[in-house]
Amino acid sequence: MADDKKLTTRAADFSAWYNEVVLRSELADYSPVKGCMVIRPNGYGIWERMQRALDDMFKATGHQNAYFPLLIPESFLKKEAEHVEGFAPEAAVVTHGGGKELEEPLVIRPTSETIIYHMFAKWVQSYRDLPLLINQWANVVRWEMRTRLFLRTTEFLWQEGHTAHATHDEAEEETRKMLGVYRDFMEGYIAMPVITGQKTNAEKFAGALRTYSCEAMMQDNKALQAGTSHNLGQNFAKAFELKFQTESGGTEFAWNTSWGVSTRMVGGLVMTHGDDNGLRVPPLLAPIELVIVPIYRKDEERAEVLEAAHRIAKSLGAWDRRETARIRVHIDKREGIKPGAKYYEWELRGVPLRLELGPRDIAANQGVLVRRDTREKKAVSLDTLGEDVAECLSTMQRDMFAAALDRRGANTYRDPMPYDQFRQLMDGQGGFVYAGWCGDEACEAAVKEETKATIRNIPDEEFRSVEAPTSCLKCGNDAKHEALWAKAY
RNA sequence: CGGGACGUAGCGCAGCCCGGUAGCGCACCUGAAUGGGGUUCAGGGGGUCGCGGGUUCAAAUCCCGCCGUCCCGACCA
Repeated sequence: MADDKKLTTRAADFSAWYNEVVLRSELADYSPVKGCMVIRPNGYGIWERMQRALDDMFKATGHQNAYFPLLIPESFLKKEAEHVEGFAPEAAVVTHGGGKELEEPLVIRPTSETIIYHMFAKWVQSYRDLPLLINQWANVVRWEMRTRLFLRTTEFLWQEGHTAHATHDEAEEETRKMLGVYRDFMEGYIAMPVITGQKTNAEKFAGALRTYSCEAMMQDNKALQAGTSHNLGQNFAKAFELKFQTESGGTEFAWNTSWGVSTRMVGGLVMTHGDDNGLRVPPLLAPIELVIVPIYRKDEERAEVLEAAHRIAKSLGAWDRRETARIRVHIDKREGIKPGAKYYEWELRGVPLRLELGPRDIAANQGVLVRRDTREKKAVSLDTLGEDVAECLSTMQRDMFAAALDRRGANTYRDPMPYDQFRQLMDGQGGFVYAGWCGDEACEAAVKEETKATIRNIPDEEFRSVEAPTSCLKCGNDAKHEALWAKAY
């Protein structure tokens, strides 16, 4: 039945649409263990490109990769009071090994602060050993009550940076620097605009002094926390005796930071750019940037068209699909599937560009180039194909960011808003509301209770309005903070 | 753990009320034709009807129990 092939539209049911896109575009599949996720090659290819770009950015800012164990002694988690309170409820614990009950249970890392700072304590003696700038690519496990593909899975892949510094100010600078790296990555690569800012105490990381986040708006007008950066102060240093000798001979606890982004970003990509035909992948993250769909009837035509397709792929620099290739090209040589069916399939998978190539084109020394984002078709000469494709890809990257930014702008409210109106908005179409907050956690909690909306963060300067909100969204008293309110994933 | 829905082929579902040889669409396999926006025809493979018990000559269908999944809430990158 033709209806079976159609996606649920985003407007009809955003959640159903999201799940269908993730499953049908072969980003991921459900695993036998509930809450876990199998990331398929198409999805992993995107994650791999994210990793590569971020890894370069981390190295450029002086960080080195290392690897720490999956299993952490339970006692480690308990050394920092806030930390254990935050993570104990969602810990997965190993109690048996080698056929025997273990003397001490081992926790599967929900995050690696404890084991990393335990090791840092051994490595750091002097101020000369600082700063220590480490990153780890790893999987972590958090036993969440409810999961969603990519957005909240029991096990997820991430990157966690951990650093140690001699002073608070240096740690703070690092925390902010890495938040900026995240913003640059998310906007530059995922083409997903984010609002950076500081988390409130209620929302900050368990054990941190301060937490900063990148908040993005999804197409259902809900916020996605896409990355966080924490200034941990000396909390973990004190718990793990991470001390160093200062230049003047005294002993001080080090100052730590940690920061992470995860496979959740793939979900953010889908919910930022997907449309009613499926996924749209920003060119910089697309495992395949251009798919060639050959069109032919007779065997002679088939030979001719495929020969031309291979020649084109080779000239675009992607003959063997190595990463050194200039443009990542795939030729869809499958037999027995009509071109139209192939178009739908590659659109569903989000490949940015498609080149339709048939006997008529070859006779005219051209191909038909189709953009995934606009579905716009144009005939291009095969002589200048490389330049045209490269230009088109970078245009798409920019256009996708601009479109996402426009959409966010249209659903962000900066004018003073009565609380009743806010409630209605959160009950209906949602969006980001920039409004004052008196600083009282009771107001924050009441808003959450009544509307499910929370303070996503206290936005940084660049997002703020010229005229700051003057009163608290909830109680109307004088505002101490300018806050970004929204319902979140 | 509270509220709702549902378990029948890989996926999506019908059949159940009113018991009588297991069905449909998609996908898959074979063959032929087709091929510039989801091809058509013909043939084919595939199911302990979630599990256990009961009623009955006979249970996917009726009854009891259990298990599981999904959605809504509490938790969260």
